[in-house]
Amino acid sequence: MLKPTGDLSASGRMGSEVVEVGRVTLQTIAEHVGVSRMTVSNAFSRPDQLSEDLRARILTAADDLGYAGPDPAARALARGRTGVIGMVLTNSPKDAFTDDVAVGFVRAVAGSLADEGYSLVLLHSSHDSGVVPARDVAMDGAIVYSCAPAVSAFAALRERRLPIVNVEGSPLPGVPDVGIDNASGAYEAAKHLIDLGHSRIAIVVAALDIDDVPASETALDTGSLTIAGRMDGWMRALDEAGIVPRVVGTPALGIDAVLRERIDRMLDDPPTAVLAFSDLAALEVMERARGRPPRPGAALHRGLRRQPLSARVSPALTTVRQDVDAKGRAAVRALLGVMRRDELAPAPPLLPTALVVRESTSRPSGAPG
Amino acid sequence: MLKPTGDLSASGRMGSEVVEVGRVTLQTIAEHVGVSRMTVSNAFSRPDQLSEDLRARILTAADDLGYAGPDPAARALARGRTGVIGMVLTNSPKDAFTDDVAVGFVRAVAGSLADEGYSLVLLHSSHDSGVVPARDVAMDGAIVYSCAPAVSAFAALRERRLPIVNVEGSPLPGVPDVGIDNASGAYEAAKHLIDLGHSRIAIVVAALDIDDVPASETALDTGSLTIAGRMDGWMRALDEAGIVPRVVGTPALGIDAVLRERIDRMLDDPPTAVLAFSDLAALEVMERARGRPPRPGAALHRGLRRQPLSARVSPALTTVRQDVDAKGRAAVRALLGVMRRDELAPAPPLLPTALVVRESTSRPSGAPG
DNA sequence: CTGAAAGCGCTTACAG
DNA sequence: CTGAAAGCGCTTACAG
Repeated sequence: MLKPTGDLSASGRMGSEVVEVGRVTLQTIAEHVGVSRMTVSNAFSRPDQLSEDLRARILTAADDLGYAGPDPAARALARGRTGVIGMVLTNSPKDAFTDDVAVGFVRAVAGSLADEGYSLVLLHSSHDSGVVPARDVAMDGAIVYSCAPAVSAFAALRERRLPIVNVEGSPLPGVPDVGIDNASGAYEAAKHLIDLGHSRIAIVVAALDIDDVPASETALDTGSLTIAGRMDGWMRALDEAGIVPRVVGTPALGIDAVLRERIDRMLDDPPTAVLAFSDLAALEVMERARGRPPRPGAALHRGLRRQPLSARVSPALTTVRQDVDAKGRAAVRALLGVMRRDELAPAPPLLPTALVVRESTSRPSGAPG
Repeated sequence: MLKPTGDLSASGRMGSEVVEVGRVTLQTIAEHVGVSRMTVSNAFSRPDQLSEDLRARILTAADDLGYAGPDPAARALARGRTGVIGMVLTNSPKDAFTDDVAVGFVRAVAGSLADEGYSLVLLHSSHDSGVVPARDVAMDGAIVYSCAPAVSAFAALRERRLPIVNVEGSPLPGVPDVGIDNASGAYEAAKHLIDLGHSRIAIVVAALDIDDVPASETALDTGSLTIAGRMDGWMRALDEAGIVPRVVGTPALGIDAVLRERIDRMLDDPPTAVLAFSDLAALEVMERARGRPPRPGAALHRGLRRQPLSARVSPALTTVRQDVDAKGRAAVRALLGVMRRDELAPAPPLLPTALVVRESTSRPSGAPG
């Protein structure tokens, strides 16, 4: 009394589909070679479970039948893992891909993930299409980059109980954080200016709605952990030196018209040095400090893409450098940690920064450095 | 006589796992609410198939039980679609992410895909890990960007019979091509130089091992369709004008030491104008033509990331511009076409280019433009 | 508007 | 070294 279990599906399909042979599956090959389905499975997934010879025969048959290997979707369901890791980028990938640091991070993560056999899927925020990738895409874990805790993708990810790590974001209970040490980098930068002899210092930030207010009156009410960290570092150094900086900021997350206008007004009574929240912001200030509005024409350039912006401009910018590659690696390592032992991996330490002193900073004399 | 089909798995799991409640699935919710599994499925996937009221009750129960929605992996298997599209980048994503055009393309594709409800997964080439994403990642189709036909990912994708489109690659039977019209862009550029009065013209290419040979002696034996197309355009215009250019090239796919050396030697007897295969190559020539080796120091800059490289340098580069966003959109549209009707969608026409004349080209007199 | 049946294609223990 | 059993969690027609 033969149980027809195995044959049913195959013959059923053959019967209903007249012309096409139907999809080739493990079963098809098994029948062809005269072994069971799981032996074929083993031939592909656990070579040590069968003889060299049998495996060779199976693989040959598979090749002849045009079988490309076990179906990834079926395998994912059976194994409970997909080999795919998701990444949520600030807003959508579209925005993030215009930011050098973000692109560098994606690149580093993709590389580290590849080393571990994982692929990276980009998760856009929910859309008109009705699809919410954080909820609907099959994956084994996710990296959330520079997102506010309120971002909806976060909720979806957590509800699925997927392993996640939070990169350059606000701390969240139960989620490992990866990021650079903004505070100490900022501290160093401020210290550098102070050591040069500056005392009339201005701070330019984003994510903070402030129009040229002395820092002492400033409530650090920013939603950006990154900027909060930098503010902390700057203020600590300035406090130690007894300096009260002026602060200019915009509620936006980056440089916008509001910030430009406030910078311009601030420059009417220029400080001798400026601490800015990004290289782009520093450049903006420098351009506005000399012949504003910035002249589009003249541009001399070299260094191309490999060089960071700060090094390509003139005067070259003193800046706080971060190791984006290391950040990508740290994020992947942290995520893999969470994925492997189900318990919480110890949060990796904040990544160090390095102050890179270039031409833009000098002893106080005339223009802001 | 009740068939225990449905209950089996649930109670079995409950029995074996003492502490945890086991995973919450459609079944769990179905039992909780007192309906069948497929009604719960309908509540999530086909809201019109059941009453508002029942649906609300189901969704509430799901929420209470911490159910995040149907498992994507299981859904993918049952539905036969994943919602994920793969992208194979030149070499690995790591390399491609240092190329502005490639990054712009990825960005555009991710955006277009998101509009259609798809997510983008980056497919690295096979690796030590043994994982071959093109073979092992569950997806509904793939975009192959700037790859030689021999790239192994291609074979894997085709063996799986996945819908694919080929972007900026060599034509492959049965695969739609998307790309810019390199030949006509190049033709325009050469025509521009000729119209300016140049006749001593040099061509600088990659993917072609040539050391300062007159074009008439040149066998266009390049593996790069892009470069072949440009050569075609240039040569057509030059032929028409009866001009025989000198050609300098390297077997590498980009600028390397070989090319630099050949450029240097070529410049010992400088042409009055140069046609280069990329903006970077054009810059390289300009730098080498004046005070070579290039001086690292001086750099004045503006325009930041939004501006293409060609516009940021001085003298600003005359260049053939392409619409990377349009290319991304075209690739997605073509792929979706293949995915929807199984038959081959008509290959979209080559995307137009535009000659952007800037400072670097002028009438012949001294240095190469 | 609701559900019983069949199936998606594979893998993981577990016997032999 | 090979295979029978059970299952991964969902969905698609199809009846009622």
